[in-house]
Amino acid sequence: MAVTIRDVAKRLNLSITTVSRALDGYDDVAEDTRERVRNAAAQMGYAPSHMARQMRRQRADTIGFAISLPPTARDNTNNRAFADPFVLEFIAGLGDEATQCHLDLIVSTATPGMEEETLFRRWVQGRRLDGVVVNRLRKDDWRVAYLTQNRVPFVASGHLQGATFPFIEVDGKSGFKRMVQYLAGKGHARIGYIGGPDGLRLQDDRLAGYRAGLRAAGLSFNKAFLAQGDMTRNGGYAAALQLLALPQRPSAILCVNDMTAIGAMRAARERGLVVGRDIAIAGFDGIADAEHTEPPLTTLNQPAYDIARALVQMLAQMIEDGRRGQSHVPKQVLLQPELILRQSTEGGN
Amino acid sequence: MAVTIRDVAKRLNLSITTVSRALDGYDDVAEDTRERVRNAAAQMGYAPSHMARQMRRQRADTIGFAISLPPTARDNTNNRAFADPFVLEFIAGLGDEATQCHLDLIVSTATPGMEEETLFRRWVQGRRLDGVVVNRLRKDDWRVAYLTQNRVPFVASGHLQGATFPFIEVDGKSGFKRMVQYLAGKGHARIGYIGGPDGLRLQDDRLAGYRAGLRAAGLSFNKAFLAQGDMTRNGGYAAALQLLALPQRPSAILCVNDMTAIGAMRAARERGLVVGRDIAIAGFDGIADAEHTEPPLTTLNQPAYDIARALVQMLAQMIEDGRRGQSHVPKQVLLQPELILRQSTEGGN
DNA sequence: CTGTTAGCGCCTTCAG
DNA sequence: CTGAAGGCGCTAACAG
Repeated sequence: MAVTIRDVAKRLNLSITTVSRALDGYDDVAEDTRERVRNAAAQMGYAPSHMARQMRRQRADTIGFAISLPPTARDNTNNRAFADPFVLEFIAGLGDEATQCHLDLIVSTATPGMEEETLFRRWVQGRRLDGVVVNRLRKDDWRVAYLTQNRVPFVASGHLQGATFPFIEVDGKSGFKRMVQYLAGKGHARIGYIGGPDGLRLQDDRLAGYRAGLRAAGLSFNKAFLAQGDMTRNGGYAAALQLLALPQRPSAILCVNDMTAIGAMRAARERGLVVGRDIAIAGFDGIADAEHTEPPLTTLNQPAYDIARALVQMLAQMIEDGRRGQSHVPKQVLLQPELILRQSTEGGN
Repeated sequence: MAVTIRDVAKRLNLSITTVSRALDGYDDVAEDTRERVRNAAAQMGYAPSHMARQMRRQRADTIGFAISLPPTARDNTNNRAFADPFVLEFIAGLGDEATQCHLDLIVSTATPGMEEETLFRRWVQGRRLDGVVVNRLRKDDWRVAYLTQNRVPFVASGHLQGATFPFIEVDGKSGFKRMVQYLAGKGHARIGYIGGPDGLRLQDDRLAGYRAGLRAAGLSFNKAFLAQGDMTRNGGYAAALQLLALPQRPSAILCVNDMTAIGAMRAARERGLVVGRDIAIAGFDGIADAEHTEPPLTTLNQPAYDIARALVQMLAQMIEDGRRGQSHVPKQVLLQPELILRQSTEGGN
């Protein structure tokens, strides 16, 4: 058995209360008592039990991240959500800021055979969590409904119509509109689009941006130039092959995210096309890998790491307000993605 | 306040004991009582508090993963350990298997300003953890000493001389030896090596494999062909530039891992070399990205995901044995990495 | 300045 | 088959 506060108290002939307060830095403890306690604790290797403390304080000091996984994005052997560097960078941001706020981060990994939802419910109901970060919102997202109903504080990366919760959204519509206009300006008239799964909010958003861009450039929308991936490399690859097989293939392809674009580049290469000369390809996210592809990928950058950190701060504030019974004013932020031009969109018109 | 077992008991005029047992499936409860309890619980949205249960049972049902970070691999703004897909895949495996074993996984992210070690100690001392998975062992690893001393069960990815703990090791030495022999067989006489940070066990191992390979192929070891990276893309890039600037540059470069190799490929391209024709480059890990580089990367594959799952199982067993006071026989596994030949090592002799 | 008291929510003897 | 009692390790009122 590990050493408890009682052991320390006994050793010093003090009450456990005094030990507790000495260690927690209360000022109603004699300085030399505090010293003795500190020394004894250090020497005996005592550290307060996190569980007991949480229990007493009725807080978990833990937040959760519920990744949304499109079903096709996972196979039986591996959890592919983790394979997206964008998500990864996001998680790194969450973890870093959580640590700084003295919170733990639990990441939901829905394993094969265990529903994401089951797991999530268990967390919430078991009060393992003080709050949740949600990403990739779906159009009608059960997570939002569930969390709202159970009064669990949460913040979102992305937003929904009429959202009353805090969120940070990167403006995919405006981003892709600008991207299309840029490509049109370079002389592209046949611009294709590879999207993501249907239920996703961001899919609607980015697709709308694509169409708005076409309109703004005076280009007509061609349904045949639309393909659907699943936001993974392989999905992008398959979708691109489809577009490239058209009798009149697009001269430029926009992809819903960078992973899709990387898959699409591969498809183009296999068809004997040189990306950035015979065809233009662009993505969205600004993952580090996009710099290292051959050729480097044009993309819309969103600061995943910083967004994640900001979200955790917002969540921490929300939790704090909730504890004090204060009402929380949700902070809602809309960011513009930064257009990063690289060689993948050099030629191809 | 969330609904507790007392609320349920009160509602049904039962004791909390009975409710507890009914829900936990004990057989000394009348069937219809059980039914009533179940219904009430479901209706009231009761789920046992995880914290309280843990407290009572004196177990955290949580395992930790302590990533080892070479100092140069992190900068002030971002946690780069997460940027390595190999680590990622490993984490995915840990998470999946942990969930399956009804364990939570906490991943140590040492934030800027907070020492990895501090964090780690807090976990262990606060008994947040029932066990730990350790990776990238250092030659004289304080984590191993610390965990052993505190009697915290742990398993390692990789091993140390005379290890008494369970581990799974991928044989880097034999792997790189085979790789060098393969390259020598293709006519390469000037083979360079980009390693990782010095303190790492795997660095010794893989470097030894490189040297053994040279010996076996009758090639002499040339210190100038050795460069040091930090297992990141940027580290590989810088180290490769150095090797390529030599008056007699190597015709082939082995890299301690795939990320390093990807950086090296970039350096080669920038120097006007076509990888797979003017120069051969190979890595180690078998990350998914290695398939998608241009050209695809030759590498030694290690099944990160499966290793991680197996490690969690071993750890769970170890924890279980410990609870029962049984002695645990450490399982120690040595795997051979699989040589995957791709176009990055096609020519260049 | 220090100690006593009273739980946080649950599970597990031990008695009925 | 069910209930009462005790306590996991800690902290926060409230008394001295």
